[in-house]
Amino acid sequence: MSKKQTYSIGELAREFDVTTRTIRFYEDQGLVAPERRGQTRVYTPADRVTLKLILRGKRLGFSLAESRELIGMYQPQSDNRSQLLALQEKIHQRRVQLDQQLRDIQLLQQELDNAEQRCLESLNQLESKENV
Amino acid sequence: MSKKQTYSIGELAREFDVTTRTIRFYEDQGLVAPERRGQTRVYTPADRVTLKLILRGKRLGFSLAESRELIGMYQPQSDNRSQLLALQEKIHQRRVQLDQQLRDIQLLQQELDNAEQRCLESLNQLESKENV
DNA sequence: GGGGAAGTTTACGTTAACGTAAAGTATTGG
DNA sequence: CCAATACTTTACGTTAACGTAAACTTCCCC
Repeated sequence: MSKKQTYSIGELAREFDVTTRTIRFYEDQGLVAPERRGQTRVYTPADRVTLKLILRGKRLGFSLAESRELIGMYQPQSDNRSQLLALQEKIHQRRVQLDQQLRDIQLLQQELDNAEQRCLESLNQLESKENV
Repeated sequence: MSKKQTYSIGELAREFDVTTRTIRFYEDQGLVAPERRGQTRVYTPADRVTLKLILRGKRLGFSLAESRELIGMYQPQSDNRSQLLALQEKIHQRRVQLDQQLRDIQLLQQELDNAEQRCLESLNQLESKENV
């Protein structure tokens, strides 16, 4: 009864709207490491999650190196004190950056509101002139 | 009494922590168009704001082309109806994307919280073992 | 058994966003 | 006067993140 859910490269490519080339490139970069059935790559749900994280990173403007680092943060895997402290610091730095991004987004949203407002006003002015 | 505040390329580079090469590159791409005093570029406060917007865009992962488009949105400059409607649509699309980014950030923040928590637990375990 | 459809490897090509170096001009302080 | 500092143009180099093409295998279907 073990759920042996797996995915082909094509399935994942379709689901995430990327090319298979892209997924293979991520493998080249050591971001995913699918098993093989013969030659063919076989992806596990864990691989799928990893892809999801990478693509979320992309939406936030992260490089693959940054995404790799972030993914690494989720599995501490370390009983080394200094490494844990370094990890803690990295987490802190990421949070600082995310906070900045959040502020940037809020400002931009505000500006879009204003731009839309001016846009609507221009449209209204056009309409009123047309109706003379 | 007119405030003739201007900036040199070096000043702006220092303020925004980029190289002068970068600023000249943005000019090449038509993002800023400083005046000249002889050969030398002279930047106005408006140019400075433009630079600020570009760099904020970079923090959000925007390409220069996207930032240019965004900056263009702030000056409607158009009495053309179809252009205004197109602008409205662009604004809408940006908002959709920003909403997605905002959700991505919130998820990531949550995950960083968890990662930090596990990090602290690992550190605590190390400490307790040391104190035997 | 021929031909799609989906998978594979290898490898060269491409774009964005600058970096970096060379060679020249203009101003300013000791 | 000359040397440092800040500016300029021109131009080739670099990195990330894939795109694209070629040539091959495997499987399935009618």
